[in-house]
Amino acid sequence: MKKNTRNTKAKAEILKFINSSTRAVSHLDIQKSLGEFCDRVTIYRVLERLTEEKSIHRIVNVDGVINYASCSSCAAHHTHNHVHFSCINCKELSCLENNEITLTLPEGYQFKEAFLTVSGVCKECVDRSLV
Amino acid sequence: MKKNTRNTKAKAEILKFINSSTRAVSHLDIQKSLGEFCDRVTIYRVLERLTEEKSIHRIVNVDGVINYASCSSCAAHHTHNHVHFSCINCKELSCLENNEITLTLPEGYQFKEAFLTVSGVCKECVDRSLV
DNA sequence: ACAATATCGCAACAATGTTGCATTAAATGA
DNA sequence: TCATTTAATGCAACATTGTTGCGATATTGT
Repeated sequence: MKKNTRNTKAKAEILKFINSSTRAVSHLDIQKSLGEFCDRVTIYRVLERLTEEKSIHRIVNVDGVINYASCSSCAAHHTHNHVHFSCINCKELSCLENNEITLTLPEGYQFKEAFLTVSGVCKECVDRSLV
Repeated sequence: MKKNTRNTKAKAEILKFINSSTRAVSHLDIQKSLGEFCDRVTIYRVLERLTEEKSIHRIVNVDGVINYASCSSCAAHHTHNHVHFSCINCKELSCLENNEITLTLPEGYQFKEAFLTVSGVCKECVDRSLV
C-alpha cells in the first residue's frame, strides 16, 4: 500500500525557493521568504516530505542548524565524500569543489555517511569587511 | 582588564562528568547525570566557559545536536584536520586516525575550522549485532 | 464530477536555548 | 582570618525551534 504524494502549492513554492537559492537554506530562511504564504508547520512537513522523496537533502551546519539544499553540484557527486563550506558571518553554506576525500575506517567499522564541513569566512564577507 | 574565571562546584562536576565519559555528551546528558546538582542555565553557562577556556570542545553531531568532549586523542592533533567517527547505534564519538585531510578553499576564502564527521556503525556494535 | 485521502492551518504542547537581576560564593589582599 | 570584589549561580520569564492532534481543505485517480 504505497502512499501517494501530492503536488501542492506549498510544496512547489518551497522547492522553488530552495532550487533558486545559491546556498543551503534553513527552515527560518524559508519562513522569512514565504511570509504568510503558508503555515510554519507546513514548512516542516514539506521539508520532511521533500527529503524523503530525495528532492532535497539535509546538511547540518557547524552551529547545529539544519539546512536544506538541492545543490546541483552536490547532486552530481552525491555518492562521493565532498566538503561543504559554512561562512561564520553570513551563514552561507555551499559545496567545495576539488575536495574529494578518501576516508579510511578502522577494520570492522561500517560506513554510513560523511559530514564534512569547513567553517570560515567567504569571499564576499572578507571583501566587505575590508572596505 | 582580563576577566578571571573561577573554579566552582558546578564547573568541577560538569568537567569531571565530561572527562570521565567515553563519548561526547550533550547538555541533556549532563542535566540527567547531575540531577538537581545545579540549574539548567548554569550548565549552559559552564559549558560556554569551558569551551572558551578550551578545556572541552564542541562537536556538532550528525543529527544537529551539539555535544561536548574532552577527547584527549583529539587534543593531541587538534590543529590538524582529522576526522571524527560517530556511531549511529551507541553514539560513541571517536577520532579517526590516518585521515589527515588537505582542504583547499576557493580564492579569497578564510579558513577557521574543519568539522569532519563520518557516521556509521563502530566495530563493537557491528560485532554485537552479529551475535 | 465524485470519492478517497494526502495535506493544510490552527492551536496547543514540548524541547532547547537566552536574558535580567537579586543572591551567593570564589579569589584576593590586608 | 576576614573583608572586599565580582564571577558565578538560581530563578523566573522569555524566545526560538520543532512536534502532535484534529477538523477543514484541496489534490488526484476513477
